[in-house]
Amino acid sequence: MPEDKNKVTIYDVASKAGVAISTVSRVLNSSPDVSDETRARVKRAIEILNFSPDRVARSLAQQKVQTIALAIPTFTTPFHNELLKGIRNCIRDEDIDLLLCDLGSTDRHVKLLNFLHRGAVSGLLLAGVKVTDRIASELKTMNAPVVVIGYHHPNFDSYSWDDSHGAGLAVSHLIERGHKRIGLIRSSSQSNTQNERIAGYRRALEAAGLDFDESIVVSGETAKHAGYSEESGFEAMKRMLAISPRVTAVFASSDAQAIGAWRAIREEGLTVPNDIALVGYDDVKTSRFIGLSTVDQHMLAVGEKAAARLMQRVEGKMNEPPQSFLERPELKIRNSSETSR
Amino acid sequence: MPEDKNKVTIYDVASKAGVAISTVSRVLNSSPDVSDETRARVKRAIEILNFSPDRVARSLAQQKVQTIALAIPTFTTPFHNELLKGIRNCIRDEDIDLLLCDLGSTDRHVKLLNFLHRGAVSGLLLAGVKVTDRIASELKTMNAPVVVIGYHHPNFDSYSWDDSHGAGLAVSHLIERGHKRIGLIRSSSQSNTQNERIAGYRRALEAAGLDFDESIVVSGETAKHAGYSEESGFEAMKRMLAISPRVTAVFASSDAQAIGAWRAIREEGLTVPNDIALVGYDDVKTSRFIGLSTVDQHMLAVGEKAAARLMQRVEGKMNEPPQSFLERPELKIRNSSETSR
DNA sequence: CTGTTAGCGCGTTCAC
DNA sequence: GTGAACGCGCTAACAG
Repeated sequence: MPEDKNKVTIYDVASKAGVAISTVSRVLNSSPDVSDETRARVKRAIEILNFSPDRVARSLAQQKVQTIALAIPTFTTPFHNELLKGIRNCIRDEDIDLLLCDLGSTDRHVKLLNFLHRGAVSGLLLAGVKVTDRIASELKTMNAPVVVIGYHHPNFDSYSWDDSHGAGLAVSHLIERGHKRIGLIRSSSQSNTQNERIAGYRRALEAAGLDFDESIVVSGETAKHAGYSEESGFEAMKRMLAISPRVTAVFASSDAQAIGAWRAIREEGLTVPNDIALVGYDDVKTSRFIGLSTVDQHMLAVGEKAAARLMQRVEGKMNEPPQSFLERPELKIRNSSETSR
Repeated sequence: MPEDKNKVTIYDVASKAGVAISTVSRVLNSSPDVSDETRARVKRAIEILNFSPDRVARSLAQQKVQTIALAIPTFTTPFHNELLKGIRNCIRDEDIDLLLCDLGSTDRHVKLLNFLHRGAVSGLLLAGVKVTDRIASELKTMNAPVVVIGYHHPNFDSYSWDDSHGAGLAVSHLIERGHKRIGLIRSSSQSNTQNERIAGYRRALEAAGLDFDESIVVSGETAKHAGYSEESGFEAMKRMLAISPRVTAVFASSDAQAIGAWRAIREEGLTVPNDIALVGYDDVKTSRFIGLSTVDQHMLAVGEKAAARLMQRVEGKMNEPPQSFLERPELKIRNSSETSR
């Protein structure tokens, strides 16, 4: 193990500057109660010795750490990446570190609980995890502010998005373009998110006087990523085409699904968007290549806002009751002609 | 600020269990020198009080933290994402946290130095940053193990990749497919990486008896990302086509550049890969959509290896002198007919 | 096996 | 304005 030899402490600085450690501490924390001359001397000593306060010791003494954490099931999708970027933007100029807690796709509750138990952060951003009662209570005992992302909970600040609205946008767009039979690729599992999207889809159809046809609401078998995966999208699209070749447009519930669907469509000798228009959820980097309109969730903005709010809480500059913010996705139309019928 | 009231400490546990704090500490650290009966009593007390040791205090006492950091200019590209995934894989089951230090695209040295100065990690993965003497010396004084990724330095373990070899693979592949005039899109700035790639490109050409024609080695003007950006690729490709319309294949130095080049090619009414075959560096998610072979650097594997080595160092299980590992990129051919002439 | 005690490096009263 | 002493929560010898 790396043995810390001759580590320079405030004592060294103090003796070098000919003052007491408390004085050093004062200049460290830029207290006004130090004469300019003394301050200068201390600063020079610090400079010379190349001293910098031990973060751990400081944290212990102050009883607070300069670290916030992001706990998230996975950070490898463009989706979560944007979130990260937003958070980074928010803390980039503060003297704050970001701890990444990868919850993993399995036993995420266990991992989260472990992480919380270690408790070495002054604030937590919890993204993509449903806040169960169990978690909520554990979150409270850790007595540090928490901002939840992607889910709702009355006890915490939260930023989530209106999936129903997003799905509605996508479907309405397709309807406006003249499509009558619009399929939906869903996740294989039940979830609030998924239910909301289906609700939005259904509402948009019905508002336009179109039938809601359950036979073209399909999901893939592949369980990976709860059915939001590319494979799943591929399977779902294949199935949909087999069931109902008359589908002219499809709304996919995730970027990955959309990509999978695109592959399936191509494999059948059809093209996107000429034969089948496709709209995907989430911001898809590849969308421009495959002629895909997307429902964009502005995760970067969400990350920024959530982190900003957390910082406020951490700094005690905010004591409002917990609040829920519902972000509205927007439709990003690559090329309107591309989705026209 | 979140005031820690009635925080439960080992003292509470000790008195509750009727033992001394050292005994509690022992069971906390699973020392064998505790009778089963006492251990059980203590554990129960811990359970009841829902106690968990303060990480900060523990770190102070042990003089070591359970945290490693990844310092990186940006973590928002698929490239760095893979790296992150690899690191995550390595530490996921350890009781170790990962601190993310975003160096930003500007003044990254300052940021890194600041971060190091805060010094609250037991190990550092430094990726995508050239290790200058200044940094090297700062790195040493922080007396924690460091593994450098993407660059070389005699004083540190490092994982980098053979860019010359990678470029050679790409170009040789194109040559084998019958291409005679193969352009290169380079970065606008000089760098080891870039020089290596040009060297590999040149060597492959010359080995095949083809001329090295400097007029089709171009870069964009756009300075963003040192010229590795999409815009830059776009500009470079436009320029190349203007200069030498006879180019039938192009090797781009980054994924972004390749995408930009693809756009430029399309805009000229040409297609990839029919009119112009394209090979890009880095694993490109979009490659399959735009018919692009890629030189793949296996960043996931690099991340895993680097993190594993760092952990070994941190745990003191490894005292070998610093070693440099040179990874060999591989060519990922999407469809060999696609790049044929 | 268990309890006592001295730090870890710094912040923070208090007297001076 | 400055300095000595104590405390943060825990670990690590050293006694017993």
